[in-house]
Amino acid sequence: MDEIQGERIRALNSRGLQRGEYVLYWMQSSVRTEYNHALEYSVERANALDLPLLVFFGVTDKYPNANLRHYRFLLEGLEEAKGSLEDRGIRMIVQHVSPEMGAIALSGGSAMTVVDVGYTRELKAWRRKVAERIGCPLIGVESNVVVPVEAASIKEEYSAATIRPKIAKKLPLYLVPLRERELQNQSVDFDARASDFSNLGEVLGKLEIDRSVGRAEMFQGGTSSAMKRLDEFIDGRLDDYAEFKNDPTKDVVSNLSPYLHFGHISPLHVALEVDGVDSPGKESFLEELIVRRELAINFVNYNKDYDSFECLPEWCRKTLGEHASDPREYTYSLAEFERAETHDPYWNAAQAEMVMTGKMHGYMRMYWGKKILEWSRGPEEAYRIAVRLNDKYELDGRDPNGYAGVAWCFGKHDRPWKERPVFGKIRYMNDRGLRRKFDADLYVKKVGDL
DNA sequence: ATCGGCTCGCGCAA
DNA sequence: TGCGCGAAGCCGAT
Repeated sequence: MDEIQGERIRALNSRGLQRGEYVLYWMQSSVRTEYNHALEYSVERANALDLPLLVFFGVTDKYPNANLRHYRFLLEGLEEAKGSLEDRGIRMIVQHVSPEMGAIALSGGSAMTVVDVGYTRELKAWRRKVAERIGCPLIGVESNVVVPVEAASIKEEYSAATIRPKIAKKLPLYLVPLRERELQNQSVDFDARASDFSNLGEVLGKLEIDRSVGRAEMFQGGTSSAMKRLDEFIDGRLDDYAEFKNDPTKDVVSNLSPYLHFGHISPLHVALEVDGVDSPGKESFLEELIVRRELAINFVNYNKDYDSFECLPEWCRKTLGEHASDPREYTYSLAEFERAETHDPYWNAAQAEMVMTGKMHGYMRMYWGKKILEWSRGPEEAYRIAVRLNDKYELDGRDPNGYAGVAWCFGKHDRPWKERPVFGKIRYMNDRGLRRKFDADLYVKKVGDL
């Protein structure tokens, strides 16, 4: 049985195979050697053509909203991926170049080019450009979802309830292990002007990036860190996950989202590991990892306005519009929010947690977004502020999960509730809810101790 | 502490 | 066409 399901693979142009020196794998979204369908597919094709494989990653310093925090994490993962590819006899080059331009240049020597698939507009635009410009086939492979996006649904889904049965139906087909293929021809003879990755600090120093957001000390990028976290999560915290996942004073969440965002770990690999144990938290975690995460990806894939107010369903925009001029008890600017200068110690703690650690607890993300809606001058401005702060400070920012998370705070994937000022029919949350569910003051103290 | 109402639209049953 | 039901809730009534 071929474990790389056909629905994961798509030709992105209609060029024929070329007489090339190698097969090129343009790595972009799946920076790992384990459980990487694009890599294994590339190895299969290289073996079938009796060609060596060349893996390429382009590091651009122009990626929107990315800063030192994100680049450091990215590069830590890249360094590890490069090493583990070499252990498999696969040559990887990393260049300081705009990824699509680097892929176009290297495709000049390739028989065919393979790329792993991401869903945000920057990644789609790069793929489109490469597909048009190169003379050989460009093949996209989906490895960062359990169920390929269009296999799950061919349209934007309305809610978790509508996508859940569709994913459940397809799951047996895709929740299966991926075998590692051995590359036959390891004689790649390519004199690349590749960046030297022996010194990560030096590479970071060369990039012209925003350095105002510092390293997230708690998170070290790379597959081995991700796997270590996964093991610790399954052994120590999964049992309590269902009961305490919404309690930010407890340490029960997996903290894998930065690794999933940068492709340092495969969601399929995580799902299989968790599925293989007997734990009361299993079902709840798989719901988050697969149904919620892939609902978010469905949203970004099918809704071109995924990072702005315009993405919201009609009833949300209408009700928020009707309350746009309601008096606000408090209003803050982007800068005030950013500096955590609101009157609310819980909100400030959540913001501080994100700025300091690079990852806000999932439950607080809801409260955080709801309050930005409540305390901004209007819903469109609130939307921009929430997306901006999320993208800038979260290690898992600039990701479908983040965009869907912000959208949910404004009513997306949710239902209407009793109408009230400012929110209209959008679900409301307040600080009493936090105190009802957990020791909110302990959370403030915990963040203060960081 | 617990319960019902709030309110829209999807999708299935009929 | 009717009807059940839905990511994380709130609020007032009992």
